[in-house]
Amino acid sequence: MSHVQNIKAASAVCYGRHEPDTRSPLIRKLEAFVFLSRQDRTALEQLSAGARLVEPRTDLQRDGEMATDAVLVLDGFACRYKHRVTGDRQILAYLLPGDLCDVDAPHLGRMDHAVGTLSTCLVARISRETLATLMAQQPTVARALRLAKLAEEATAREWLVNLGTRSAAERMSHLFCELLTRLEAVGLAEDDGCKLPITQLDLADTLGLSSVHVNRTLQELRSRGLVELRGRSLKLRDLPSVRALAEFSPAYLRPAH
Amino acid sequence: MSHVQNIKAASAVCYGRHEPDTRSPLIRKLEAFVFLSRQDRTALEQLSAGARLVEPRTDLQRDGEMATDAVLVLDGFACRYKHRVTGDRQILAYLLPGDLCDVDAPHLGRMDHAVGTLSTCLVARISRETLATLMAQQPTVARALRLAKLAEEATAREWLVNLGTRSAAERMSHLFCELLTRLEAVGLAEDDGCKLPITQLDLADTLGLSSVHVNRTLQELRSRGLVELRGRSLKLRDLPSVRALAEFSPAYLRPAH
DNA sequence: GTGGCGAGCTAACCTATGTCGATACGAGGC
DNA sequence: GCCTCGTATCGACATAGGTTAGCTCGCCAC
Repeated sequence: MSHVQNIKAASAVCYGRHEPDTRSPLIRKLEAFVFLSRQDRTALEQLSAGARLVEPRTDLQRDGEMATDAVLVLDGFACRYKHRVTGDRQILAYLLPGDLCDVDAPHLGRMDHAVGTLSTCLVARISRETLATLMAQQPTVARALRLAKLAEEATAREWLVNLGTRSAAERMSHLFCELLTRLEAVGLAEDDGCKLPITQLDLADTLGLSSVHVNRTLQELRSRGLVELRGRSLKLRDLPSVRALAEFSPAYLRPAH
Repeated sequence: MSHVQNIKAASAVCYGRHEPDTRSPLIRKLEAFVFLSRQDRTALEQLSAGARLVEPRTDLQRDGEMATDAVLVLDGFACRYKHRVTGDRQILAYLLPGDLCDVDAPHLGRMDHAVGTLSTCLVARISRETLATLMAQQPTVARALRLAKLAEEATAREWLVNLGTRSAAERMSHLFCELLTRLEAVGLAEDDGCKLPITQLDLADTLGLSSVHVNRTLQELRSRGLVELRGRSLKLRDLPSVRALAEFSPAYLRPAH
């Protein structure tokens, strides 16, 4: 089965067949922040038009180039990242289905980091004109996007705490809790588990660890009965314990609540 | 000499006596981004009214509370930080003279981190009404503040790279380069040196290291002839080498340039 | 089928950094 | 001038995590 088919199957599961909720992930996400009118939703639906499948490990915005338009992820995992001249990579943020990134690209000059896919992704590019019109005509949507941005900033702060103060197992648990919570919000998680279409090397570059140590830590969490990661699917076997280990509290993902 | 007198003396040195440039640090900072009209500058000057001296290690905004107004630092070092339940502290960002923080406090609900002084600081609190009026009446200032915010976000990304991928010596060098560059922009650095009114423990909590290791690293940098930190003043003895070690490039501090 | 390749996994060894405990030093309070 | 307390500093030791080098397995191309 090809990547493309994989993705289509996954989407089918998420958006329609088993799930009565047919809202797009972007709308689901924003409706966690604000109440959207029918027009708001219609306007948002239109952003998905022209979405395209993108191969894994493909840049969506290159470091150092002008940011032209915003990127909307509809399926798959993407990330912001930076490369050091040594070749090291640090992942700065995950872009999950429903995430609309670089809303204020227009202000921006050159990108100070890159954006790229981790897995195969379904993404739509939104021109700055489209975005400007949307923000002007649907103030509620504009407000929701601002709140989403605040959540992104709060997440960056959590990551700083993660990298600066937590042990490997704690860091990893925290990341898993965060991803699970965010995916739940867009209907892509159930039963304390979700798809995690990324490699251990990606995890390493997220957590500031070596891939060997990511592996070790994963085994440790598994043997403690906390977390299982097999194939590309993640399951938190003992959510309360994982949360406690990570000192995870989801409040930062819901600003102004 | 008391703290208060120390600060007053420092301010005198910076703003007037030896320096022909009498602009406030906020105006200096923003003028690096945009051209300010006379009215813009007058409006900004008024923000400093009612500034007060605050003791070191005093919270300006507490974690978990509603953010009421914005905080403008006129002198001294403050920071954003978070405490873990273990007691560990992670410093998330430095607030230097000229920094106006939480411009969009109004959107915010509860703070997800705290803001506090590191040294004695001269700070002004700006109510959200004052801020709203300013942003509405001086669009150029509003634009400059948005750019400053972008720089803050870019800085957070750099810090993630720092904590995630760099060694102790590299991290510390990077931080020093950043602080020097930012202080230069507001006229508080000269000759590759500046005041650094913080303890090694503060540095440790910034860099995700133990204070013992901060000390060791400092010695190493000193013995290599790169950096000297004595008393509360920092000197980069060999700026090119320090920059190279840190892979520091100041571009991220000047978005849209 | 075979070969190649990326990802996961393991083991052995190494080192950067943390921890603990003691000492030294400098500034402010009395 | 002495005491105290927060810092800075130092040495000895412990350990989390890095590095290197394999080996395996599943998937895809040919």
